[in-house]
Amino acid sequence: MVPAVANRRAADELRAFRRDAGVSMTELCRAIYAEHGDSVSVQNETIAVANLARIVDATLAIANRKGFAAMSLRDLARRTGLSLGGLYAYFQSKDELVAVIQRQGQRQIEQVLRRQVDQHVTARARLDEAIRAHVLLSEILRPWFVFLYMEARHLGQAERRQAVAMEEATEEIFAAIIREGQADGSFRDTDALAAAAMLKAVLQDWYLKHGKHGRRGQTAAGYARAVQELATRYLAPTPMEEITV
Amino acid sequence: MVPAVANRRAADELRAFRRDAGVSMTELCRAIYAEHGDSVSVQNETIAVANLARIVDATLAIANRKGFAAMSLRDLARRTGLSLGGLYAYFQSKDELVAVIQRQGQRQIEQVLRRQVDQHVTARARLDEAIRAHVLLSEILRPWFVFLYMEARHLGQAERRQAVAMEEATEEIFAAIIREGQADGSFRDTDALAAAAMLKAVLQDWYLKHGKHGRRGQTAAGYARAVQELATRYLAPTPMEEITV
DNA sequence: ATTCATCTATCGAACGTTCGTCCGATATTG
DNA sequence: CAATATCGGACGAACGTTCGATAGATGAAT
Repeated sequence: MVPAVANRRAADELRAFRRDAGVSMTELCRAIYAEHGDSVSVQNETIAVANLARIVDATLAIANRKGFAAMSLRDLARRTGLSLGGLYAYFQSKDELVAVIQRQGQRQIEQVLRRQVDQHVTARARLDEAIRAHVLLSEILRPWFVFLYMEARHLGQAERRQAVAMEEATEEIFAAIIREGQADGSFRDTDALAAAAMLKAVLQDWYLKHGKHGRRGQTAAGYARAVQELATRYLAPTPMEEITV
Repeated sequence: MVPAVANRRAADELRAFRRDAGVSMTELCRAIYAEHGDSVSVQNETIAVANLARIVDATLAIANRKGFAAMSLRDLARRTGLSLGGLYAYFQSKDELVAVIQRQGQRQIEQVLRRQVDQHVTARARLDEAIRAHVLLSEILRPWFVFLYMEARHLGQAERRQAVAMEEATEEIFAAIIREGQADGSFRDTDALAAAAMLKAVLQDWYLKHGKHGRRGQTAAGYARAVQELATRYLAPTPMEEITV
C-alpha cells in the first residue's frame, strides 16, 4: 500500500473510533461539572462547562510543556482569557484542579477501555482491541494521558495511591485477557502480569514520545498494529520442536 | 531454582556489574568538578567533590519525589546541611544545576553502554548485552535516569534539543545492532528503528515504575532476561511455513 | 612556639520578585 | 432591580539570588 493511502486509512480509523467511543473534551468537562459541581460556583451549566473546558485544555497544554508545578495561575488566566479571580469560580485551589483532572481522566479512560474490550469474545480479538483502543484513545486524549503520567507522582499521598491503583487496574485488564488466552491454548504459558506490564510500557511510549513517533511518520493505527504484532509474537505458543531452549 | 537463590544470584550479577562498569556517585561528581570547575568556587577538590555528591544526591532524591520545579533551594539546603549561600559556591543558578546533572548523566550513560556492547561480537550477544547493561546501569543510577527522563522537558530549548538527540543516539545503538543481525540472518526483516524504540520503552519502564516491579519481586537481572526473551521472540526469523500471514 | 595576616569555605539575613489566594467592585443578564 | 458572573488589585508567604560577616586553616615572620 502506498504510504499516503495508508495514512488516510489510519486517519479514518481514528475518526471512527472517536465517534464510537464518544470521548471529547466537552464530554469530560460535563462529567467534571456533574461530579464536582460543589466546587464550581457558576450555576449556568452551559457557561460552566465551556469555561471548564478552556481551563482544563489550557492546564493540560501548559503542564505538558513545563510541568504543573511551574504553571502559574497567571499563565492559566492569560491563556483562558479569564481573570485570576474568575478562575477561582471553577476550583477551590490549584491542588484541587490537578486532583479533579487526575480523577476524571482515570475514570473515563478505564471505562472506554473496558467497553471496547467487551465487544469481543476470543482472547486474541480482545487483546488486539485492548491494544488498539489504548493507542487510539491516547491519541485523542494525548495531553490528558501525558498529564496523568507525569503529574501523578507529585500528588498528595492519598491521591497518588489511588492513581497507582487505577494504573494497575488498567494493567490487570491486559493480564486477565492474557490469562484467558493461556487457558484456551492460544497463548503460551508465561507470567501474564509481566507480559501485560511490558505491553503497557510500549503503549505508553506512544503518547509520552509523541514527537518522536510523529517525526518518523508513524500513525496511531499503524502503531497499534505494530504492538499487536509484538504481542502476537511474544505470546505465540511454542512449537514442540523448539521447547529445548 | 528457589527464589531466594535466584535473588542472590541476581544481586551478585548487579554487584559485579557495578564493579566492572566503574560508575558511582563520587566518580560522576569528580567528572562534574573536572568539567564545570569554573562554576565551582571551591578550590579544594576533596571538599568540592564530596559536597557536590551531597548536592547532586539530594537534588535527585527531592526532584524524584516532587519534581525539580517544586524543589526549593531551602529544601536542598536542609537536606545537604549546607546553607543557602553555601550552595551557591557549587553552581551559578538553579537552572545551571539541572543542566549540569543532565549533561553529565547523558554522557556517562552512553559511554558505559557503548563500552559494554563493544565487548561482544555477534549481533545476538551485543543485543543481549545492551539490554543487560541498560537495566543494570539504570538500577545503579536509578534516580539519575528518572531525573533525565522526567526533567528533560523542562529545560531550555537548546538543552532540551540536546537531551532528545542524546536519547535518540541511545536508541540508535540498539537499532544498529538489530540491523547487523538482520544482515547476517539472525534476526528477521522488520523496521529496526521501530523495534529499538519498543525495546527502549520496555527498558525505561524498569526505572520509571521501580516501585511496581519491586513490589512484584522482580530483580534487575531477572528483568533483563525477560526483555532479552522479548527481543528474541520478536526478532526471531520467521519459519518458511508461517510466511503466509 | 607564638603571633598575625591572608585566604578559603561557609553562613544567614536581606532584597526584589512572583506565587497562590482572597475580596470588594463592576459588568451582565433575565 | 436582584442575581449572577467576572474582574483586578492587594496580601502574606515563599521563591531564587546576593553579599557582607565569620570561623577555621595556612604559612610566613617574629
